[in-house]
Amino acid sequence: MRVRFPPSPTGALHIGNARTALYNWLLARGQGGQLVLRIEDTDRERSTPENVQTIFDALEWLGIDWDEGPIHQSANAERHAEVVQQLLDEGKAYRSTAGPDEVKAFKETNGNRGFRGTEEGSGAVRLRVPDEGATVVRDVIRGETAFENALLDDLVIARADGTPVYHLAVVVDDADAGITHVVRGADHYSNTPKQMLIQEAMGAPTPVYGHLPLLHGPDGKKLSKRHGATSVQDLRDAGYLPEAVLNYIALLGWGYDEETPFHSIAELQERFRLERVSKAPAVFDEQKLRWMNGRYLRELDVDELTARLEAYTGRSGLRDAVAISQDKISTLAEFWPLAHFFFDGPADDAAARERVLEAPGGREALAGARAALEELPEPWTEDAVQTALDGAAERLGLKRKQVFQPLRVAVAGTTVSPGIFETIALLGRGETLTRVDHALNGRRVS
RNA sequence: GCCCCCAUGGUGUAACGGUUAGCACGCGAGAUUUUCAAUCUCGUAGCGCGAGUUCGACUCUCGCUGGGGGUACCA
Repeated sequence: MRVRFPPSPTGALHIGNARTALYNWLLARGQGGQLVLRIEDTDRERSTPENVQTIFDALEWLGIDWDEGPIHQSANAERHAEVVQQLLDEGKAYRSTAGPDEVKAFKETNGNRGFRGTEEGSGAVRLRVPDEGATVVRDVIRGETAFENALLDDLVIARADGTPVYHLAVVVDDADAGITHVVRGADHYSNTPKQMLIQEAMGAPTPVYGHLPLLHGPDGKKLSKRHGATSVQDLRDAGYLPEAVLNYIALLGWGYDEETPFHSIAELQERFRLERVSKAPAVFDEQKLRWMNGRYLRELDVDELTARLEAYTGRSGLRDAVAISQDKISTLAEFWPLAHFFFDGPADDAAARERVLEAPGGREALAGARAALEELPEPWTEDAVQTALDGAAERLGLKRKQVFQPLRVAVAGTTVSPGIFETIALLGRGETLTRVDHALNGRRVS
């Protein structure tokens, strides 16, 4: 089995392309096949080396590798021209100057039948399509569909300037690379009979086809920029973990059984079956990805998560803060907003201060907490802090929450933080008291 | 216009000629609780419509509707 994956270098790896890549990869890896990477880079505008590199980066981030390639479509121009010439010589193709207008006119006078031109000796090269019979596409996912040849146009396989069009190029490249399985987006489904006709003309075997359902946004329309994250790069920047993204994307159009949503990479490779891929378009749901990401993130050990967060934020020395924040975040992006106050000092949230600190009894509670903490003998541990703060609440005759929230706002500057005991323990006595004093004095000054 | 494909709750899916139509996300409620989360429990919501076929259709057939794709000297 030889499978190939054809990304277009558009500057980002679209989630739909990532899924196509993933399914091809799972197919090859799960069945001991070879994966060939082919780059559709005939569009000079988009196919810059940077854009190609972007594809590589995204695939690497996801952990998707390949055995051969990349084959650059544009690098095979000579071979493509050779095939075109051969088809011409064999009379299976002809040159015609007919353009869209002629094609349209032909259809109007011929009851919508496919365009048939005549040899003119110049112009674009068109493949002769039979008038009889049908080309039947056998698709692992969609079953069989017969396309009547009479309805298909004599398709252009090379432009007047001799450059090949995509349909010819892929077919030639795939045939030369010995590709046996073509798994791609359903947007190519209707083009398949055309490509099969080219294969037939050049005597190449027909590969096994599998057309994946397209990906839609929440509004049911094709997934696009306005839906938010649409590329693997977007997801990485948003703080998602590659293993979660991979797992989630695998589930977009494919399900293993009635319950299992979590699959390791090895399990995916073993369990994935092209035949089980859904025929209906799937909607990319970031909420579910987020949930899944949280599950993966919480299962990481602290050192690993710290390493990822330090890479993500570009900071170091995060481990202690990470340890007490892990349960509260679902993406890497959520860490810094939650824990920056450890490093930056209290956040500047005037509303929170007003609401908690200046509420009736707020300052008294904070003063009480301060006293308890100041008296706390060494060692300054989480348990010791808890004992001291519980004691303070009891002494003041207040609910624990009434004491903890003012303290939280004093040290963190906001009402949301990791657990208060962990937070105070990590901050240390000196820093804690400094921040508390600052909060208590702030009012008097103004 | 023509050709083709698709259709289970808001979302991703499972099952199938006979089940109370399952699981997960989301959402709601409760438990827990120092905030926010996390966690646990319970709940919410679905077979697009209409004809057939059949003892029996979500499941098979046809039509309709809706959605999508293709129809380039784009890829």
